Amino acid sequence: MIAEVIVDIAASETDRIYDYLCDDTVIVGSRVRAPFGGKTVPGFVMRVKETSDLPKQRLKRVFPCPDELPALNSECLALAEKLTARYRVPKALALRLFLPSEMRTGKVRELMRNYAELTVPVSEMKLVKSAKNQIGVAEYLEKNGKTDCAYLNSVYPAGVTALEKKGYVRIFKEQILRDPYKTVTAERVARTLTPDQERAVDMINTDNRTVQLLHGVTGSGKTEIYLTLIAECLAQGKSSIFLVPEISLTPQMLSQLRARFGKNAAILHSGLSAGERFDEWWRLRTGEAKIAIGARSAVFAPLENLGVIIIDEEHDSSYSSETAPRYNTFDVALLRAKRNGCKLVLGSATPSVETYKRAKEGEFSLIRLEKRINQRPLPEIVIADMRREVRRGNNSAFSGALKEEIEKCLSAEKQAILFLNRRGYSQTVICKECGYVARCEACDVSLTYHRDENCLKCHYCGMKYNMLSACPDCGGRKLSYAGTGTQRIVADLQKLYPNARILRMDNDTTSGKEGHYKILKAFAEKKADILVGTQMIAKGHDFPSVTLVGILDADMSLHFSDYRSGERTFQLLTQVAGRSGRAEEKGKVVLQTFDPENEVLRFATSYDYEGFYENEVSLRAAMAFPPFSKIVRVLVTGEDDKKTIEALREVYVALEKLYTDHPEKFLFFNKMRAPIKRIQNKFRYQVLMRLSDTSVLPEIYGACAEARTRDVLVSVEENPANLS
DNA sequence: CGCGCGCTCGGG
DNA sequence: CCGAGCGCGCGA
Repeated sequence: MIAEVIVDIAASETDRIYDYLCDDTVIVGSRVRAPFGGKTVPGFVMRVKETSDLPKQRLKRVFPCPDELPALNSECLALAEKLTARYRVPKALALRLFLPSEMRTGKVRELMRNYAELTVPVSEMKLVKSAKNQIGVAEYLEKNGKTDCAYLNSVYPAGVTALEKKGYVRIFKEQILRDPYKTVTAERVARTLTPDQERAVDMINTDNRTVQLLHGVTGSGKTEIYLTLIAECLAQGKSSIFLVPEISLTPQMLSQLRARFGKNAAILHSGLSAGERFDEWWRLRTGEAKIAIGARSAVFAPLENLGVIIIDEEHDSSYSSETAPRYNTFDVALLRAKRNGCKLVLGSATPSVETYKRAKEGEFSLIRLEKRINQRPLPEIVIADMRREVRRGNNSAFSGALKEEIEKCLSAEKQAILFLNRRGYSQTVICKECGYVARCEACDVSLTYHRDENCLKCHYCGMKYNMLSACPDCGGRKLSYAGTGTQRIVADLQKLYPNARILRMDNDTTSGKEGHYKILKAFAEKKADILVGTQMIAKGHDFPSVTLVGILDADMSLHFSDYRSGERTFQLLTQVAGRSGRAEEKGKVVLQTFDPENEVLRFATSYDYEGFYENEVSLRAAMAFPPFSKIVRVLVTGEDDKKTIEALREVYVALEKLYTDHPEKFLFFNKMRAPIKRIQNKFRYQVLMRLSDTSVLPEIYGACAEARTRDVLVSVEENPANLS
């Protein structure tokens, strides 16, 4: 027999079918090891056939991998095919998405454990009375059946081996599955659905459209709807995929799922150890677990017979992949949903403009949950006009209104969260004499001062530099710190409130596997009064005694030169505001801005999503921005400036031809340096396009695949989340 | 005249 | 991607 094999090498040059000899037991989708160019590489069997076009003596033989099941089922193969066509990536790269990385590297294997069981009843054993451990083991085994040797040895040292020597017990190896979160225990709370929730479940089940958008304010009980849908699928023997933006930030979601579905739920995310991830994946592949929970990569979970796919916080930017293949989670989920004939449920309190538009136009079903489950009002948001503060001579980061609220909060022994989306102490260090700004040597950005480590850090490549004592240009000693970061907020707060206990949560304080969790846990246990943090505190944590949220600089994301800055600001503010007043106490939000008349901020303060959407969508229509067009960026990066420009030229020529051939499909077309000209020593250039008609996309991907070389990367981004 | 590195090519 | 094969540049 002949196997058509894709070798697992991520290069376009080797991205084709190679024929190998194989025996007739080889299955399509299974992994093999293939002799290739002097060494043996992993590969995947795409098809098997009787004959090859090549003479037999030129064929080599593959070694099958002894997996119980082929690693890839037919749906994976079909999906990989579509992804390679859509994103023009090598097949090997697309296939890799479906496997845990542990399976490819082969470093992790099944975990085997020694078990013991009796071969002879205790009554027939001849044991001396003093052999307490042997008797203990024998009695334990008779009572409990096969048992882990490690346990027996810990209680009755050496008992098992002695019994084995006598032939009374048999020791054998068996695979055990590692169980992440076995320590996570939560009482299963029997909850009945509210009428609104029941109606939503009903609508999802009866509507015949594939995509269902669940638009519900914070606390309207979307999670319970998801869990009900998953439970219904499970009852019908169907499987489910449940996607969340950042699973490491939502341990309480995991415990809920574990409590409700036990071993039927498998968790896939980067926080697991390699072995755990492998085992969780394997439980899904064998069908032992039927529910996959995880971040975007879990959309590739090896499940068959899907009953529902859920994407929670649909608007979250983490659903677009940052590395090749830059797939969009929604697109992949939709392909799978259609193939399995199941529903794709999107949930959000602040849906993306694109999704909401499609729902309003009837392409997706739109289900609204307007009431909060506990009937509690959303926290009141008050705007603090920072221009007035400056006029009054207050140049600190805190408005009078915010200080007043913090004091109230502290004296009432409640908790406060202050949000500032910038880490470090100060954004930049500037010489007051000559205007010199400290910059990274490898990137074209200014360095951020970190006071706790007394160093300058580059937030793009992570490089650390010693703090300057004088200006390297003019020798001046007057250095000023411009642009406040979280570290400075903590320092200033501590000065204002010497007795307050303050915690900081940002990229610098959350190192390690459980970094996030530790800080959140400390705060939840009221070991601090104020939590200062970046973006990452905005996600769905539940702190009942938080009654105040301060948004220190609401303008920061607003004035980004990006068509989505309004949308992102609205989403962020709504999310942050939702952290306040989760329990009985009414919450308050102070939003500080230099632009209090701004429409986006106005809509956010009144929780008016509909108003925000109408305003935003008419702006986008007027400007012909997405969803009324598609922005495509071709990014060309390389360490060698000359070679990078050469590749840019090549791709530009090809794209320009496309543009002159179909000018009506382009709203904008130009090449330029990227806003950040260099990151990690790589020069960056781009071709920016705005398309009114996406039929030229395949050609764009094609041109980029052509222009790619050994040392120049050419990537395509569709509606990129950031344009740095 | 020798090998050292840089580019090109092929791998079943 | 990675190694083999080969071409041209410098050093005793």
